[in-house]
Amino acid sequence: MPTMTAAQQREQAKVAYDAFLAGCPSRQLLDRLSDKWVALVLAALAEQGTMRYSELARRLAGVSQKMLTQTLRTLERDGLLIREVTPTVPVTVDYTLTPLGSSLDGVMRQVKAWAELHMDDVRSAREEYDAR
Amino acid sequence: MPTMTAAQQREQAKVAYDAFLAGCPSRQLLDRLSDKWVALVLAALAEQGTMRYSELARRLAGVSQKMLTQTLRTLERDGLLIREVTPTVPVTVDYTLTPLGSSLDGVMRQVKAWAELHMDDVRSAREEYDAR
DNA sequence: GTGCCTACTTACCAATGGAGAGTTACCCCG
DNA sequence: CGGGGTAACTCTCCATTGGTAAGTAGGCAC
Repeated sequence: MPTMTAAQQREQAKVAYDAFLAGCPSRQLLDRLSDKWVALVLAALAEQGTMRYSELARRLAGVSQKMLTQTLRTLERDGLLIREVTPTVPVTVDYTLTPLGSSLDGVMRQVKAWAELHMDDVRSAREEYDAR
Repeated sequence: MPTMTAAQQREQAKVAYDAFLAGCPSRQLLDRLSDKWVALVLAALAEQGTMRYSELARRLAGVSQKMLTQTLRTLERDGLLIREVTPTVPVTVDYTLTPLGSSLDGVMRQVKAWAELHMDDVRSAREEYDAR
């Protein structure tokens, strides 16, 4: 059986992986940042201060209501923003970054800065690669 | 039709979104980083220098072969790493970060540092939220 | 009442990612 | 000369994720 060794490797890998995950906070954060809307919500709120649900929906054009609600909930759960319901005529909901949230935004802004600096390099690398 | 206004908003949003996307490099990079394995490949290569395919597979335990190959290819295409085939007995393939790749890793390392600093806060926020 | 507004929730469906087996290409051992 | 072993994929199927669109609550304006 030619794939047996590979399967064994895979299994060993999984044990090591689980052990690694348990103690590795950066891995958990990466999973959170893998959600592409997170960074955009952080950026929007850092820019505007407090925003309403509908404002966010307009700003993050292209996001579905479902995903917006979902990411806002997980960010609230993680203590990165506060959700405040005001029982006005039609109920309005305001979202604001916590200090923790804005500190994460500070880091993400550096990633954004890198992108703006180097995206041309990436683009030309792509063209060269595609040309081959 | 109650959703008509929402649908219209959605459509307007999409136009604005496309226009925004065209000129916004940070958005393109975010899409790249959304692929959670990218950061891990960068970290592994930054740590070890050059690595072979099988070494990477072992280091990034939990990654499927399919995704590893896929992310390596896109990173190569974007000029972040170099792929070098050596025609040894069974062919071996070495991957090395380019200067561009290691500069991105530098940024990502700050994200990792943030995670290590603040993950406890996030964890306690989660517990508090779940307790309600 | 009828309709409309905000902020969701739900149902369905297409696309993405993972698991695992199969493939290629080569050499060495018997 | 044929079987076996190995590295790096590649393919196929299935589960999870995300998007789309429609529905809900509940108060107010008409």
